[in-house]
Amino acid sequence: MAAATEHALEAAEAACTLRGARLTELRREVLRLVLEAGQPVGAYALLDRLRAGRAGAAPPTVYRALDFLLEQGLIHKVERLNAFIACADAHDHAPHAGHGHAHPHQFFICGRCGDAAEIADASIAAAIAEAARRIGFRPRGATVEVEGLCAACAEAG
Amino acid sequence: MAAATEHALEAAEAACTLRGARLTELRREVLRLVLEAGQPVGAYALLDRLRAGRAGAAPPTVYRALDFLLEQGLIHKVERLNAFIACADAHDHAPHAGHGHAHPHQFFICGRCGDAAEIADASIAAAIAEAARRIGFRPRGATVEVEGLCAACAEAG
DNA sequence: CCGGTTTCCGTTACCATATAACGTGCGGCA
DNA sequence: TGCCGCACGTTATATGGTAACGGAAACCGG
Repeated sequence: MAAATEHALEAAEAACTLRGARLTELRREVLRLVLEAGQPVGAYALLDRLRAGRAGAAPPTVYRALDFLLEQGLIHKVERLNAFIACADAHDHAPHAGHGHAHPHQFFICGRCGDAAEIADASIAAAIAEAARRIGFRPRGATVEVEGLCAACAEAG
Repeated sequence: MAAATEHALEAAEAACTLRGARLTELRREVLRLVLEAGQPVGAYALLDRLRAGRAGAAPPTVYRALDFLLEQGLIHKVERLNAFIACADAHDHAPHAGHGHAHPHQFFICGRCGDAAEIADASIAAAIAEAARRIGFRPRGATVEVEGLCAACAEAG
């Protein structure tokens, strides 16, 4: 799947250029690592891998890059896992000030194989928006993470 | 609101007795602290307060109590904050093996005042269940946390 | 009441996640 | 040319969470 990674990197490059954001070499490298993981991956796991090519990398190195990628909507944080994963749909939604872009999305996380499927379900988003409206709450971003068994693992056992 | 805390403690006591679970003095004390906080509160904040009456308390002391309270459905974890809050509706749903009870609930977390309102919205739960069904995912538990401004803070500014 | 078993919790040590604070170099721009 | 702001290195530290072991107390079948 190296081809898919390369493609995503080029799309990210284009999106950043369009917005005047600078996808530096470091940020690009971290994004590549997140893409290559294919699953939610912890900051320190990324750090270990980053160190293969960058001797002096430290926690702030990776966290700053992750913050940038989050702001640009290129990755998401999976709160239940304290881990990060590439956005499945990074193109064409605007970045968002103040951490964590707003494009509605939901994760279905398999407890067996570790995969996290991202979807963008309008009726979930609508139900949340309606509930918020009802209590006078003004939403700025939502975390929706469902844990369970993916289709493949449910069949297997 | 000490009265409300006392009432919740007695309800918790009753629920545990009913299920054959032991709400020991330590667990009761931790539950009291969570209730008194009234907002999501971190494990180490609880630990500090616990130490007022219990000199030797250490992280495992508070985490074990929190695990118990989670299993009994008396509190929830707020993933976005790595914090814990009393369940707004602790009565009458059965406890749940394997950490984190399943009773569907959602949090609306105010970024200004820090309050977290818990609701149990059936249409959000239904939308999630339907999306899961569509992709063949077998859900075991869901985290729904909306960040934004509560009604009071939205008015204030 | 006894002895085995389980549960609870103290204690120590440690790992994992995340951020603060400060310095330096570089590129853009008046 | 001098200033400014951003990106990043570097060190230190805050915050969140567990593993592992042992002793004491509660429970239970006899």
